[in-house]
Amino acid sequence: MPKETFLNLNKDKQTKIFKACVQEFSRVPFSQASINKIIRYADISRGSFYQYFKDKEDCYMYVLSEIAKVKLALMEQSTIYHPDESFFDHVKTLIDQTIQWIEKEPEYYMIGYWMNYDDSEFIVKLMEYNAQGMSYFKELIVADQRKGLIDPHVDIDLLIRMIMTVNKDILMDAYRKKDFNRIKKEFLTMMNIIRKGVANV
Amino acid sequence: MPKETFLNLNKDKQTKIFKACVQEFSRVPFSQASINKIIRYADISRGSFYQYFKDKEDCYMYVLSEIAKVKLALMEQSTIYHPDESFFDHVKTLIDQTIQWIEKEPEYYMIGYWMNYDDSEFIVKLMEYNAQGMSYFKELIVADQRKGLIDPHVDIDLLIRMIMTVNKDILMDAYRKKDFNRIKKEFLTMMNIIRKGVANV
Amino acid sequence: MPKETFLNLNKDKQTKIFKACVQEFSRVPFSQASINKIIRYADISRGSFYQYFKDKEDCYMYVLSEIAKVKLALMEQSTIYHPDESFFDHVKTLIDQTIQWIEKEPEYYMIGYWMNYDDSEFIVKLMEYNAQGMSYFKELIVADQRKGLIDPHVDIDLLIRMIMTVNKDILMDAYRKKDFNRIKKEFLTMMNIIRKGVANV
Amino acid sequence: MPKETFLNLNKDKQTKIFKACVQEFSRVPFSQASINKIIRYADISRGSFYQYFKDKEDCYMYVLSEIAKVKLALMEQSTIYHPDESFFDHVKTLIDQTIQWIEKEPEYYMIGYWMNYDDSEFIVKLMEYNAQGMSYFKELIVADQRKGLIDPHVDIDLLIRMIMTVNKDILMDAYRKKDFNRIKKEFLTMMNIIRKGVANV
DNA sequence: GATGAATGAGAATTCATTCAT
DNA sequence: GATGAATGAATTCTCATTCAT
Repeated sequence: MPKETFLNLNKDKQTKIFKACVQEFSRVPFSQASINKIIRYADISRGSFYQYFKDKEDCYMYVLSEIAKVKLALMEQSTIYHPDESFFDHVKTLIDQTIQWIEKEPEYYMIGYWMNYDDSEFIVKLMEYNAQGMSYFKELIVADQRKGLIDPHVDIDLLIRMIMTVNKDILMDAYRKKDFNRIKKEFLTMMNIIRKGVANV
Repeated sequence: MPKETFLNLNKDKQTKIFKACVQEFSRVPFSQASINKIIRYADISRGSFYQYFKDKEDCYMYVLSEIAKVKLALMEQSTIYHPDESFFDHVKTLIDQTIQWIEKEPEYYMIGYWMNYDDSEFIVKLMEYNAQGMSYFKELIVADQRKGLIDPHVDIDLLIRMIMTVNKDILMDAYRKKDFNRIKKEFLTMMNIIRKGVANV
Repeated sequence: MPKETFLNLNKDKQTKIFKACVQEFSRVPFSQASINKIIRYADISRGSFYQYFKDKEDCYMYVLSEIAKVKLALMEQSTIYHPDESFFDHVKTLIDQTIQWIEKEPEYYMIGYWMNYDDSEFIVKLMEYNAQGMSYFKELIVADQRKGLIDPHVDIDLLIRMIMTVNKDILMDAYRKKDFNRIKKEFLTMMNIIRKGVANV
Repeated sequence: MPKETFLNLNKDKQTKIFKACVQEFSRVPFSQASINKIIRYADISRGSFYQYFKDKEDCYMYVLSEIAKVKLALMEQSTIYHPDESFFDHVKTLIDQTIQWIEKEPEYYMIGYWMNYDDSEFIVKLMEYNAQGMSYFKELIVADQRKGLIDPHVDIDLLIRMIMTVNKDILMDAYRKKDFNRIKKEFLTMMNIIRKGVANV
C-alpha cells in the first residue's frame, strides 16, 4: 500500500496519480505495465513515484484496493437489499450493476481482465483472493435447489464457472466493440439458454 | 509473412526454425517472447532471423498461419466425414479431436492461448481465422432446427459463441492444471447444461 | 563540521543524532552509508539533516572528529599516568586499552576500519588525526634507546609504522571473526617477534 | 568469463576494453565500480558491454583472471628458479618482483587491494582462492626451521600474516605517495626487524 | 528551526533491430 | 545468403540533495 508520502498529498494530486496508474494498468497486464508511462501520464518525477510507492507491485495493490472499494460497495448493495432473490435473478442484478460500472469506468474492468492472464507469481497469488467471492454464489444455488428451482443433480462448480466464463466473454466483447447496448440482451439470452437449454422437448 | 529468403530455404531448415518459434511462442505471450531464444533454439544467427522475417511480429504471423492451416484441416475433416451428425454430436466430435490435438501438440494450443491475452491488434487478426470455422456450425444448427432438435427461436450466433467460450475455458483450465483427464467429462456436463438447462421443470 | 543549527540543539538531541550516525557509519563504508537510515535512526526529518550538516561528508567528518576526541583522551591517559614505561610495555598497555575500548564501543572502531578503505580524500584527513599520536611514541623509543633497551640504529618511524600496521591487522581480524579472546595472545606473540626476531642465533 | 563475442573481437579492441575495466576497478572497490564509467572509458555502447560480459561480476572475473595470469607467471619464475632459497631470501625476491610489477602496473595492484575491503558475497568468495598461495610459504618456513635458520617455536601462521600485513602496508603507502623508490629499503629494514628483533641484547 | 515532497542523475540489465563484412 | 558485433532506448529502482512551506 502507498507510503505516507502519498497519503499526505492533496486529493487532486492523488487522483491525478491514481488515474495515471489506472490508465497504464488497464492498457496491458501488470508485468508489462511501465512505470515510465505512469510517471509521464501523472507528470511526476521518477523519484516521486518511488517516494509514493515501494515498487510497482505496491502501486498495483493500491490501484486494486481502490477499485475493490468501489466494487465492494456495489456488490454489497445488491447482496444486502435482495437476500431472498433466486440465483438467476441475483446473477441478473449483478450483471446489471457490472454493466453500469463498466460503462462508467471501463478501465477498472480492464485491470481485472488483465489480471486473469498474467503469470507472474505476484498476480497468481492475488487471484486467489478473488476466488473467495464465489462461495456465496454456491449458497444461492443450493438454496434454489432446495426450493426446487434448480436441478439437484447439477454440478454447482461447473455451473458457476460456466456463467462466469460466459459473463466475462460478453463483457470483453462489449469492451472491444465499445458497444454496451447489446450486452444486456445478449446476457439475458445466454442465461436463458443455461436455464432452459436449447433442446426442443 | 516470411521473406522470400525464408521460403527459399530447404524444408528441413524451415521446419527447424518453425519448431523453434513454436517452442518460444508457446512459452510466453508474444510481447515477452525472445528472439534470442528463438535463434538459439533454431541454431541460426541473429542476422539470419532478420533475413527471414521482417520483425518479431512477422515471425509470429507466420507461425499463426501455419498452425491455422493444421487446425482448419482438422476441422474440415470432421465436417467432411460426418455430414449428417447433429450439432451437439458434432461439437462433441470436434472436442474429442481438439483434445487429441492438444495432447499431441500442446504447444500449438498454448500459442493460441497466449494470443488471446496479449497485444490487441493481433487478437483482431486471430479472430479472422477463427471466424472462418463458424459458418459451418451455423449450418448444422439450422439443420437441427429444421429437424426439430433445436429450439427454432434460439439466437444462433450467441449459442455458438457460448459454446466456444465454454470450450476455451475448459481447455485453458485443463492446461493450467496440467490435467487433461477430466476435460471430457466436464465438457459433456457443460454441453448438457446448454442442451437441457438447469431449471427444474 | 556541523552547522550552527546543530550546535544550538540541546545535548540530548545532539547525542541521539550522533549515535544514529555512528550506527550507520559503522555498518558500511562511507560511500554506502545511507542518509535515509541515519534520519530514521535519529528520528529527524530529511530537511533537518541538511540543516545540521552541509552534506554527507560534513556529517562524516563530524563523527570522525568526535571519535578522535575520545581516542586521543584515551591515549593521553596512558601517556600521562605511566611516563616512565618502556616502549614495549607502553604499547602493551595501549593495546590493552584499545581492546577494552573496542569491546565497549566496537562501532567506533568499525568506522575507522571502513575509513581506511573508502574514499581516499578522507584517508588523508584521517591520517592527520593518527599522526598526532605518533610523536610521543617516538619519544618513548628514543628514551629506550638511551637506556640501551632498543637497538640505536633502528629506524624509528618504520618501527612505529610496523607496530601500527600489525596492530590494525590483528584488530581487524578479531573484529571479522568476532573473537576478541585470542587477540591479546596474538598481539603479544607479534610484539615478541618484533622485539626478539625469529632468527635462531 | 567473457562471452564469445568478446573473444572474437580483435586484440586492439579487447585491450582497450580491458584497460577501461582496469581503470575503473582500480579506482574503487568492485561494489562501487560503475559500468557506465567503463563503457565511457572504453568508448563502447551499453549494449555492447553486455554482449561481451554476462554482468559486472563476469567482467570483474575476466579482469582478475587476466591479472592473475601475469602475476602467476611472475611468481612461478621466482619459485621455479630458486627452489633452495631460504624463507627470507624468498620473500625478498618476491617483494622485488612485486615492486617491479607495481611500478609497471600499479593499477593491477590496486584492484587486488580493493578486493580486501569489499564485503559483497561475491568478493568474499573470491578471497578464499587467494589464501591458497600461503601454503608454500609455510613449507619454506618449516624447511628453514629444520635447517636451524628460524626459531622452531615461532607461530608460523602469525609470522606469515605479519609479513603479509607489513608488505601490504608498505606497498599501499608507496602507492599513495606515488613514491616507489624508498620501498625496497623500507621493506628490507622491516624484514630485518622481524628477523633480528629490535631489542639490544 | 523544522518539515517532507520533489527531483534527476545514476545504478544494472535486457532486447529488438541494424549494418558492415 | 549468412554472420554476429553494435546499438540505444527501455526496463525497475536508489539516493543525496534541494526547496517551498
